Amino acid sequence: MTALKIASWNINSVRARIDIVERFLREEQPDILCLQETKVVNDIFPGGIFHQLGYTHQILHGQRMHHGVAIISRIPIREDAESQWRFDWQDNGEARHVGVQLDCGIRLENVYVPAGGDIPDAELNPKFGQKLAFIERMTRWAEQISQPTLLVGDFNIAPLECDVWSHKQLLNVVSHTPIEVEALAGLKAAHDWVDLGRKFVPPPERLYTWWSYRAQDWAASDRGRRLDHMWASPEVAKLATAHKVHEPCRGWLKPSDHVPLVTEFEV
DNA sequence: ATGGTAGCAAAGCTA
Repeated sequence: MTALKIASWNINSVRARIDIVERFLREEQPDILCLQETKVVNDIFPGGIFHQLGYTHQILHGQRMHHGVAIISRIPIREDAESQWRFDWQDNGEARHVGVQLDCGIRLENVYVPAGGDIPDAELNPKFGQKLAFIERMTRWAEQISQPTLLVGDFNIAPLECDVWSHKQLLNVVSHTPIEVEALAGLKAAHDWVDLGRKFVPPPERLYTWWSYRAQDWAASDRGRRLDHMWASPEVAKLATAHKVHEPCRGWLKPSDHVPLVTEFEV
């Protein structure tokens, strides 16, 4: 048995955030870091800094301006047939997924689900329909999974009442609407996924991973939501030994509005 | 009831 530590973080621009990513890697020492919203094309991804820190394996899927995902690792990670490992679940070319194979036999999938716009109505707001379609395509994919898998990333949905600061006030706010929660439940059932956040921090305990930039004092108002998740195949979930949400990162200089999730495994 | 902030990249889009 060897220890394996995997982190996931919506970084909201890896270039603007390079100092705090470096601090996080030095302090937390994950073996693998999955990033979402890197906001950079592959050519100018700041890979040299990560390489110096020992993260010599880097699988990038970036694009200009928005979105973008990456997996950086200090242990080997492998891509197989490239198209197989970069799903386009929105069918519009946006860079929102990258997946790799680990030597221990686990498949690691890093996803950035679209936010879905402001209006929770697919007729009035096409982005909301695209978000639901994305989850639907993920569900079809999940039904066919044949390997032990860890699915991590920014799902942009907070499913439980204790995943948001006010269930009542967010019922009609995109990220916590019943239609999104139902779609996410369908995805969860499609592979019998284990929600590692709630395995380690059971309801009704408060658990958030995101706080808006628009609050005057994010910590004082604490109007958070749990938008980021780590879901494991049942056999992978059994290997998990610890899990945490790094809330202090929200208070670091020039923070992301999301904080990192970290899970430790014995594989 | 509204607007509040942030990054990219060069005005508005996405979040």
